[in-house]
Amino acid sequence: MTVEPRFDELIHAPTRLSIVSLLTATEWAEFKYLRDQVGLSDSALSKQLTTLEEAGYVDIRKAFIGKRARTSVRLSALGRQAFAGHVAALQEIVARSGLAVLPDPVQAFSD
Amino acid sequence: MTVEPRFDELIHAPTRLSIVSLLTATEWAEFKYLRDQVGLSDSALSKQLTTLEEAGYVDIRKAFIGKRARTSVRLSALGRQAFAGHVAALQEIVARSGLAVLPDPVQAFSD
DNA sequence: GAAAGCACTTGCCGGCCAGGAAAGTGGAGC
DNA sequence: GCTCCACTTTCCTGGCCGGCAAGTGCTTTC
Repeated sequence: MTVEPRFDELIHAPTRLSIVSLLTATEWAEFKYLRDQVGLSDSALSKQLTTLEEAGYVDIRKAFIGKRARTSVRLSALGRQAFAGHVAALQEIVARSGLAVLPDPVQAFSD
Repeated sequence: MTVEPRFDELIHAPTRLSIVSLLTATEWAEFKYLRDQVGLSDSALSKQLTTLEEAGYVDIRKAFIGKRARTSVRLSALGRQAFAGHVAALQEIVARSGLAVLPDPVQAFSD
């Protein structure tokens, strides 16, 4: 499966980039966990999640653990696709620059 | 030479990312050329270049071609380093996500 | 040699977005 | 009924970004 490169402004923004990349690594992630990982206030995270949800990039689940409400989030298929597309776009940019995108890059720089 | 990953907000912003990545591929680039490539107005580009220069990421040369002033820009050593560091930071983010950064990624996704 | 042109630069906006504080909401617990 | 919890929404502020328009310095043209 090939991912078509597509630079995604929504994902590119630093905070959302970190949220999304966190979500790629997990299944359902809890609100508080995310909040602490990205270092946002409740309100700020809530708004970012709403934005991502409106874009269809995340699924939000409100479950009751015991009797306490817990909100969890995961990337939707669309969200994963968008992230992969964005990464591909970044790779193109980097490739154009001549900087290798490999674990151990061969430096092409000299001055 | 290993590049230490360092997420660089200044470089991350989409317009500057495209400016910087263009510059990685060239030596001296001309003002008009950059302006057309990134699709900015003179003033917007001028301001971005000033920002990059103040950060020490670019060198700006005002030369006279014949008798006409021409401004050219190139990445400074610091700029290249910052770009490489930023790319490394992005790689870390991507690596954490389980998405391979290789030309033909092995998909780790399933639902 | 005054006026116009070129190649930017600077000043002055308006618009957008992001984040925090605080107030609001809805169920649980007492 | 009041409070707590777990968010959500509202309100506000501050920052950045881009375009337009005016300015600058030098050159060319009439």
